Amino acid sequence: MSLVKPEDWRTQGIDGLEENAWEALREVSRSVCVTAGAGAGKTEFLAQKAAYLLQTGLCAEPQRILAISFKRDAASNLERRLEARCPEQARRFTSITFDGFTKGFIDRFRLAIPAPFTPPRGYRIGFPNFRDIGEFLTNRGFHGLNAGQLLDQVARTPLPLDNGCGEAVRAYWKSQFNDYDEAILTFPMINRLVEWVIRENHYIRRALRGTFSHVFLDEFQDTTYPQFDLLDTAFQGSGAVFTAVGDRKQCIMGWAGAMDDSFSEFEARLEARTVELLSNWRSHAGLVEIQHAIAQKIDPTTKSPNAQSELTVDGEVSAVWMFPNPVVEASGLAAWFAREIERGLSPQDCVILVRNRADIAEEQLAKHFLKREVKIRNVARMVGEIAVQDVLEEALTQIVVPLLRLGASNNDPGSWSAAFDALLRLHGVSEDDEQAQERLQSRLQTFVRSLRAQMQAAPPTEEAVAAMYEMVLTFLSREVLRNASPSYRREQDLDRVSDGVKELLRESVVDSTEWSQVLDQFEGVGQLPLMTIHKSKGLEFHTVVFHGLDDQTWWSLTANRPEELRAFFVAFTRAKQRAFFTLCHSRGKSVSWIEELLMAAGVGKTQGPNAEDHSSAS
DNA sequence: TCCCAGAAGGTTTTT
DNA sequence: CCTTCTGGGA
Repeated sequence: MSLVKPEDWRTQGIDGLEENAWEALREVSRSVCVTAGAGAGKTEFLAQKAAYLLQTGLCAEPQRILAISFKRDAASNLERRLEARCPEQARRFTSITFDGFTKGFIDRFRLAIPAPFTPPRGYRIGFPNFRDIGEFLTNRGFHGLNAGQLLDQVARTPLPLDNGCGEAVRAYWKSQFNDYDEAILTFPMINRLVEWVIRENHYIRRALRGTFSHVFLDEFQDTTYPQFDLLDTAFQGSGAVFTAVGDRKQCIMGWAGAMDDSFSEFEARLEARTVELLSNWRSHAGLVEIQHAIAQKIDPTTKSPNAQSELTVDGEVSAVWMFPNPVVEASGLAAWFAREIERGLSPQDCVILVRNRADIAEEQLAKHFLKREVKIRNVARMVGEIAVQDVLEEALTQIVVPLLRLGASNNDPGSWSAAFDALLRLHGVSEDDEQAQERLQSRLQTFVRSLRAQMQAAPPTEEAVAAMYEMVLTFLSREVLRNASPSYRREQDLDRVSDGVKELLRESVVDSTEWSQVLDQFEGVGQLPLMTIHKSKGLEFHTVVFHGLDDQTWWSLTANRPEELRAFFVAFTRAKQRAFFTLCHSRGKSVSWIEELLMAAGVGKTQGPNAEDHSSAS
């Protein structure tokens, strides 16, 4: 494979970068912290820098780039971009979530962890709830310590819990490991276990350092203390070059243990150079101006970004919509979306955002939207033990869906190549092994033929979809799936995902008369996503409607809670074209300081769209 | 034992 | 914002 000279390298798949981004991209001898506001193209920058390092050989074979994100969709988004920008080198790019990385580590090196901390093969992942921990503290007589403080101490105490460590922390670890076969580990615990192994086991540490010469961190303002320690132990002094991107104004994970000022900590520890990006590629100038007013409230020194995107809609781009009560609100919103969809807007490009309790909003809105034939997709809804949103990001889904699509249609070249590529990866067949490729191709042909026959013979029912799924799974082989993907290494992890896929497929049969409709339902084609602000972080939508900007629904949005204002900023900055906020008089009052901020930025407070009148408020 | 004032907690993620 | 808990005083 031929390498490109650094000075000849050009951006891949996009027109270009802003000047500062080039600076940060060409800095290869030392670590860089890239700070940039919403829509500055931080993820795209990482994809471009990865392509640059790989295609020029600055990151040379067999070394790899480790890209760590905090959210699953961010990790797969980055991976997809790299595959599109630089397919020939993408396999040297590992894009993974922090928790996925540490869990995979435990699953591989479990036995390298000394007793009594060796996780049993069947350990489970636990999500601590404060009530249980409060009970634990009372039962064990640990007074003067609440659940949050204990979890914080557990997260911050390195293994092996030596003399300086608090008794409560020791007792907590012991209780989590108490019934040895049933050990329940939380992610901070897993993080500590991994940090310990890397610190103590120089063989593993050397292997890790030898594998990754470059480390990328997406949204690094969300880094927690144990995560920071882990990166430090793993790479400090190894010569690995870090590229971290993030935005102080989008720190909304403090409650989950994110560091107070990860920015300065990283800058100092990595001796990094800081570069600031100044463009906004997401939103048009009108929205960017309002965003900047909010940004200045968060940080008065914020520089005004350059809007690079065009306004493409008529009418208002931002407003607070008032409704007398939740029913008028729900039917008004439903009617508004129905009209917009009729005019050509794709529901999938929009979002309804809430601060919390997406299930309650779903219950209030869904039936009114269904009357207008708009289906709301609550992406946080659980199917089995996995969220709808996560089902679609799974490697299993990405091979099952194209196979089922091939069964559902007679000619679908896109699905064919997706399925074939996934199969090649699954079986580890290399690009130049033509014989193996041909064998796989004919296996695929045979299978698709028989799947197609089965699907044509049976209309989509719950039983039929279960049978087709079973056929696909048998063709792929659980054994092969588990060997090919580190995250499916343990049977229970594959089962958890597989059960979720099966359940979502089963649900997707409702209202479908054709197999292709089942798959569209499954993937959310034509549905309007509903999610929390936290889930929306890192995503973008044509039109954003925030549901519930009142002092009851968002009770925590007060002037003395900066993290809530940042959450508001995150919500607002998801919008490419339009951002609306709803307010219900029967539900609560307007949050006055936010209202003043918006009014000063030129956002008006108007009567919300009406269920009947076609002319109002658009 | 009852009453009342003031404090504290709740929501949001991660395989 | 609203609900629940806590502690002091009668």
